[in-house]
Amino acid sequence: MVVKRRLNCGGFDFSSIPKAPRSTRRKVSTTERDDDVDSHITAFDLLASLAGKLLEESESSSSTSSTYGGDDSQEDHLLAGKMIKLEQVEDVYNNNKLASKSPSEITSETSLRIPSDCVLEQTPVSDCKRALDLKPLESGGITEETGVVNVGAGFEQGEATNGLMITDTISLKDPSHESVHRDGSKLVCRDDDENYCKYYKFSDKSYRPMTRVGHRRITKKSMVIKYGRAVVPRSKCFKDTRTDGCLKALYRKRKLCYGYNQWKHESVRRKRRLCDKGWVVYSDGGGGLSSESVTNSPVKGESVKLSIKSFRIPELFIEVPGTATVGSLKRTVMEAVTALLGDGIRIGVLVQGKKVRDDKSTLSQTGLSCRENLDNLGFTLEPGSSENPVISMPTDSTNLSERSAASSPALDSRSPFLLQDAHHVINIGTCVENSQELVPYQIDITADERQQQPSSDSRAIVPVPPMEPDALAIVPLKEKPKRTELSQRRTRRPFSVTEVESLVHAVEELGTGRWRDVKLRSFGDASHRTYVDLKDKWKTLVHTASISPQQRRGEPVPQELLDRVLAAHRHWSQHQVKQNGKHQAAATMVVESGAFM
DNA sequence: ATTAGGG
DNA sequence: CCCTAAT
Repeated sequence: MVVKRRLNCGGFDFSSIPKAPRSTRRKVSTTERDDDVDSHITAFDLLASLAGKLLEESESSSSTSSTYGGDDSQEDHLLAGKMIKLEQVEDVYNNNKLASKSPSEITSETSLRIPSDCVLEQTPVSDCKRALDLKPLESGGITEETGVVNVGAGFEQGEATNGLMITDTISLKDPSHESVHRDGSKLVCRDDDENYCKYYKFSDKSYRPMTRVGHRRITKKSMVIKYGRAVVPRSKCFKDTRTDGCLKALYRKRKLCYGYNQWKHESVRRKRRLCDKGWVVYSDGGGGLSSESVTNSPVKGESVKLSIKSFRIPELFIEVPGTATVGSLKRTVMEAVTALLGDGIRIGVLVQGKKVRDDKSTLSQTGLSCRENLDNLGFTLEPGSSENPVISMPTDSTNLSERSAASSPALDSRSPFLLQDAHHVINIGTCVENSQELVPYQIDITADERQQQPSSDSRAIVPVPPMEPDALAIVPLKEKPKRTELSQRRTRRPFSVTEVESLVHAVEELGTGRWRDVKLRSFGDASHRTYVDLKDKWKTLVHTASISPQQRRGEPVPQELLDRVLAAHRHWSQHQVKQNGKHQAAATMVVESGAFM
């Protein structure tokens, strides 16, 4: 019936509509895109794996809800460089079983803070020693302050949501002098240098279940993973990249706080493990390097050597239904990060916190000729593709064991990228069905813009204090208020000639003021073309027909169609005028519309 | 929910 | 395509 109607009303074959993959907001060439994607694959795997593990753990934890023992043996899974916060809140309104439980059973909330400047890095087993030598944990290299683990369990106020969130935060430089204040929803840390940061506690505002994401719907058991970012890299630490058990530890811990000693012990234990696994996660910030992303080697003469080690993942916001599989979640995260990076990025160079725009100036001229100054060198990752990609990212995971590669692929240690600036929001509803429709959203904020407005962000996860002189490659988090996680721009789906023909035909008959009817007539139930879309398309068609063929872009529309567009446009415009003039529109319409019959 | 128009 | 205002 529907098909028949469609055929009768325009003859458009909807099955022929190509389903292009969701594109991102910015344009980028295919070649650039592919390269980037490939080069970052391992990073994505890591993140995806992490998310998968978290989900896994959260689910198992949910089933055994209220048992949170203090098993130290379970503590050894911490996520380096991140503030981890887990929320597992069942929707008591929709789950009778849980509703009968006490609040504390229903909800658990865990907050774990660890040095945020840690970076995820892939390191061959043989490199473990080197990595470990960077800063012995036992010597106090760990920022014990940020090593504090806060575990709270209680009934969250407000809506109950089953959420899971990971957020990395600012790190502090000298842990031994830091103090932590837990003040309701935020934690304020301050060191002797009055450098401070605040940790906002997300648990206080549990995530509300999303009621709508496009035409997708989030169920009561939606999972939320929020991945923020570190801002002030400083300290050094080592952590196991393995995430299995990370949540386990979190959920089984009921203590409100872990002290430094415990943290240190865990770190030590973890350090060993990472060697076994061949993976290491650490930051290189505390070793006299002001930029976490840059490691410089002694400069000989004019040459400047540096390697960028850290790989910072910008914030990701992902929502998937609780019924989603771990695999789908992984895929989702993968796509999110892939889209993030694959969309093209630019590298910005910061010297002493200031962006260097002149690509032609030499490093010496920029003041990067000596080692000390290299400390002030930083890189930023900016939206948009680079005309001349400066760096190629080696992808080498051949030395990974299969298990490692499958469970927790790590980043290539030579990964020269530092993701800082890009802010991406991804929403996934029913991810299985719509996984191909993921649309990453990137806020087009340049590093410069952020620097101009360092800390004005109402939605900032981590309010950023004034930048330190040596806090390089650091850009305050800034978000635009609009376009939250609830909405993603739809994939651009260029109208085919067939569609245009169908549209023109319908408009010829119905006019330009009845887009709903036009839609129904020309596109039937095709959900991807709304009447607004058709209205917009008509607008562009009129414009296209009005300009010279040389100025037109995209798939050429036959001139014959464009002529019809203009004719119909003139006609219905005139018709509208007559209507406004309160003339006998009906009679006129019949007469004039005959031209189209 | 639609329509109209700017972004 | 998105967003809004006005219906």
